[in-house]
Amino acid sequence: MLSGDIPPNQTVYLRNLNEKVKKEELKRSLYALCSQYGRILDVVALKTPKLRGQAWVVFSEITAATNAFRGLQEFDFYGKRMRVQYAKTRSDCLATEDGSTAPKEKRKKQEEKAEKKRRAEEAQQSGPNAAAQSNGTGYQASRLGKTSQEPPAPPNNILFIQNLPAETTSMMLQILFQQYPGFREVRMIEAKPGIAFVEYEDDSQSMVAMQALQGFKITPYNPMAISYAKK
DNA sequence: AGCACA
Repeated sequence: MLSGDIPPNQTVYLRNLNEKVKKEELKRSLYALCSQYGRILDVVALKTPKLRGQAWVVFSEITAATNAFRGLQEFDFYGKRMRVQYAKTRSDCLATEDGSTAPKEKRKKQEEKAEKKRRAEEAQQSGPNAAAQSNGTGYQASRLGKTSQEPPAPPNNILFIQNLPAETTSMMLQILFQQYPGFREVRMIEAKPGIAFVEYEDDSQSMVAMQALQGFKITPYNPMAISYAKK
């Protein structure tokens, strides 16, 4: 009745987003958050008066979009309750991949804009973010070139996160980790980019979060490596 | 609320 009139498709339309968040951070946070539901092909957000507070997240599969549609409804994101719908029209970034269609020949506004630059870099993005719910426990800290020979710290309530992309903010991590019960806080150290500490109330809760987010990619090329903090 | 592809 209300908004259910749009059939499921690969792109979710998000609204009621916090308009104070800068565009790049917004896109990265949405990428991180939405990656839980599947592989993301694109995130589009604009801050024009008409389009602020909204974003489109394009998934490689409709099923992933459907999971995001359900799972993120009313999700508290930067202090606002996200509303999720399906996009009304097909995302341009899907045009090249399904081979058949061309983007939009009937773009009413700004049709003489630059679209030659786009097709150059639109070739394809190779496969970073696999279905994230495969909870990739396959990522070892050793892949990071860690040369420490020390045994890993025993399980405790504080997680040690490595291999984060430099642009990671504590808010981005909070959005991810606070979804698991017992979450207390994220700590990052200015002088040490790429790592963070995430504290839970107890050991079993930190373990659940670790298993859920092990190997999770905030950006396509940085699977996070989670271990227990040394105390 | 607002549906684009800076």
